[in-house]
Amino acid sequence: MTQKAQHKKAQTAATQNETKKPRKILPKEERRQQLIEATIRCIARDGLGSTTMQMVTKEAGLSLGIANLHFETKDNLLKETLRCVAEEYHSGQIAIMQGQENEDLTRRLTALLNFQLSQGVTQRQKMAVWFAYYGEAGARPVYQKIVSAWDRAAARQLETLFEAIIEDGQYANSTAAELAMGYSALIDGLHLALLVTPRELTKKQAKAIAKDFLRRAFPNHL
Amino acid sequence: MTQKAQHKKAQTAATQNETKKPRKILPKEERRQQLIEATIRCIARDGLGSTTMQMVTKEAGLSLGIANLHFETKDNLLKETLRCVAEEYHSGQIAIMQGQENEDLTRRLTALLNFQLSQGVTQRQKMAVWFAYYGEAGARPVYQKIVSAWDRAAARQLETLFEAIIEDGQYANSTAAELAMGYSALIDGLHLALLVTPRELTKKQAKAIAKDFLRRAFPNHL
DNA sequence: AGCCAGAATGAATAATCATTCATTCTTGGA
DNA sequence: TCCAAGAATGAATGATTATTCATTCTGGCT
Repeated sequence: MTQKAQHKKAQTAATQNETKKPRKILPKEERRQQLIEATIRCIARDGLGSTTMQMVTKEAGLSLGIANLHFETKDNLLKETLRCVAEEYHSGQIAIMQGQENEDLTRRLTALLNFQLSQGVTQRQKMAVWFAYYGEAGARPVYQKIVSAWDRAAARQLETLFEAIIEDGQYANSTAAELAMGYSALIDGLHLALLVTPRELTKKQAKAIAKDFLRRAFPNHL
Repeated sequence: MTQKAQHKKAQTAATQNETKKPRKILPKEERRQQLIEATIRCIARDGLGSTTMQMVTKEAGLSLGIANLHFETKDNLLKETLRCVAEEYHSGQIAIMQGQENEDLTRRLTALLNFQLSQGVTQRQKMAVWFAYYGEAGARPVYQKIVSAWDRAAARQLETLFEAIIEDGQYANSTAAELAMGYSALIDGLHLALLVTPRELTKKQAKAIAKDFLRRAFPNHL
């Protein structure tokens, strides 16, 4: 009872009947991705504010120290998680808009819309992370910087696409810049509604609403 | 130097040349409002996640214990702050939509738009609080509950208004429900853009974009 | 088989924060 | 003028958390 050598053995035996842990060693990049995905789940479930290192590492099925090993600090892990989600969304958009496939303007437009409201983009986890960071963006310039580079690029591409459509269809009501801002804002707002009040809006309805916007703007193309 | 009795006096004297504090006593309601406003400023400046009681009470120029005296817990203070901002926005909308003034549908519509993008609503502080809570809404049902009651009421009013306009103008393209959802999403998205990328969008442009949306939907009314 | 570079662990540390409450101060009314 | 009710204070408390690092373990290499 008072002998120290036996103490450790006793503890080990006690925990063994609960769970065993065959420690695995993996390449750095794999662990990083694993931790980022755990972080996304934690943020979606518990919010950015109350996500702790303990929760993230437990969610990943790893030990507490692992996050600091691969990301140095919690702040870094959060930044990288945002970067991961932002890149996925924005690079997907850009790929559609400047890809060689879909030469047809209408086809390109609908491909963009379908991507922006696709299952992959509109799953709760992703949108929750997205808006969690937006909520802190005002106070954390780092977050803004991560998103803004991609964001500006996508906005410019969209404006270019709209310009081409306007010229092609001889639409004269609004500028490409205004329409692009409006469309982007509409998509963001629909994402927010899908996240916060999913009962009031299905993904199918969201698509119909966005398509409606485009049809009114470019009636000859849709 | 090592005498303890003098230690406290020395500290007191040291702080006195900084600032003096004539303690004031005010009615409960006034203090509550004061604390809520300080909370709004803190959330806008530092984010919801890193807003502490110390920051809020210092921002209000009061002592640490005061918040627990008037709000019991930090959670309560945050809930009341959200309720305050949400009520201001939603009750403003509802007042316009069901008010006796502005019998004219077009006038009512533009009044709503002007309110939703007014200086009061679109000031950084308010929008920052708004989206900070949205960011946590997925994880905190309490926040959703606070907003959703008001939100549903406003959505229903808007739908009713749109129905009247559709009937009045014999528009047959879309349903009132879809248009209302789309318009609401657009306004939310514009608020987000004004908050996150104010360089890319002025309030005047935002108004023009929203008006454009309505003009396309209800051409005979605008 | 045996070794060791470095991946993984988690108890310990130090810092921060919400909350408490004994004490001080204010003010309206006697 | 003086007092008591209760508003306000802020040092102390206890809980939580990010981060560290001594130690353990793994798997590829000789």
